[in-house]
Amino acid sequence: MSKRAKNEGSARERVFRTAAALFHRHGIRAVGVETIAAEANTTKMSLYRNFPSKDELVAAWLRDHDARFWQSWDAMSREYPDDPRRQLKAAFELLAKHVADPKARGCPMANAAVEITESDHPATKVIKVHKARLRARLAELCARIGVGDSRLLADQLFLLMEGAQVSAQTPGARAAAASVARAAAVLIDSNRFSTEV
Amino acid sequence: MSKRAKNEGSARERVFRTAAALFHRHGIRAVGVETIAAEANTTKMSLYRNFPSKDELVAAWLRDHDARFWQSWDAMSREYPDDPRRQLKAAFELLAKHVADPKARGCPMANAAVEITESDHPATKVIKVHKARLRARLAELCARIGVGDSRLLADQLFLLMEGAQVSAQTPGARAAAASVARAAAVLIDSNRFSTEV
DNA sequence: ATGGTATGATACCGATCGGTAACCTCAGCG
DNA sequence: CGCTGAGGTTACCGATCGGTATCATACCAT
Repeated sequence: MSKRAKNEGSARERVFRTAAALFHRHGIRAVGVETIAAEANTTKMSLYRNFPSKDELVAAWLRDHDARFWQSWDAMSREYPDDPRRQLKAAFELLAKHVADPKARGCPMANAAVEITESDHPATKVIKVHKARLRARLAELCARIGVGDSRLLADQLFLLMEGAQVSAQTPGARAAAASVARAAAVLIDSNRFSTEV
Repeated sequence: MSKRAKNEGSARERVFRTAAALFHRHGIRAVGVETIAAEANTTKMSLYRNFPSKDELVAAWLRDHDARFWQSWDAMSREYPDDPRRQLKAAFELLAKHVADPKARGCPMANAAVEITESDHPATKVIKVHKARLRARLAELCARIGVGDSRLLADQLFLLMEGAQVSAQTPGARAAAASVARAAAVLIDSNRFSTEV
């Protein structure tokens, strides 16, 4: 039963888990603290005993997402330690699989950036660091592949990733996300040719 | 003076113009009807005399954006009526220029899709039709170019467009958007080679 | 038993949310 | 002149927002 699942763990864990799910599904501003508490089978007080504010809860959620993201990224990298090309391919295959889910709701970071425009919001820095790091990691892989301008190719691949994520949740655009892996392959291969000449 | 500009036109026009600017800059849910009215130098009553609800105002804003979007798209197409390749190039150059603005806040449609998850919201259909049409128009251009799989290339270009828009407003990702035009060129050219062989 | 710790329950706070009713002003136009 | 329609003004509605205070309960370790 889902009732069971919702009551598993401490109040903190339930609040956190529930908040993550609701923020992701419905957006940050669309979800009130009262709703989170109720859905987590607890009360607002337990939320505020464990998190200083809703804004900090949002930031904590994104920090958690960041950690999990790099965890699975690193796990994937470790499978092909000496093959950056395959790492890149694996990353896009993982993305493609994730984006194929009809319930996909895009990247929590990018979505949060749409809703949060205040530069002093605690989540803003989390978003910034996450995306900068993703671009850097992509550039690192591209450099190891040995392309001419690794930053350029990395940013192009980055755009594909972001485009696939946002399209996956946009009505009328969902099907387009399926082409992300092939597009990445084209960009990567085309860069190889240009440097091998 | 901006005070002057804000008082130009009817109350309806001021409300509409102000709402469009505020929704775009700060997001839909972050902006209340009272704020819109005040910023438009009028009151809530004038807003509700001209628009049945906030949701409908949002939908009207997106419909207006859709109209303007295709207006400038068609104007651009008319400059190179028999050169679909140049039309495509021009579209990406326009996008690149728009996205280079440090104040860029992405695509109103895609952003709205992040905030609005209700399938019965009046804006949802507007978003869906807009994005579906964009994909169709891209596919049409790709077909006229004469690539093998015009839908595939169109979706890949679509992902680049969406990626550039969303990145332009994401902290830590802004710089990546600058590579969108070159990425598009690579995808297009690579497709040409594959069919000319 | 005792004292901390975590949690639940309930009531409350001021502010804001989207939306409405009633009234008044004023310009345009016959 | 009087009518009409647009718009400004104010007050209000119930609901919800994020956040807090208070009190009771239950468990766990010493």
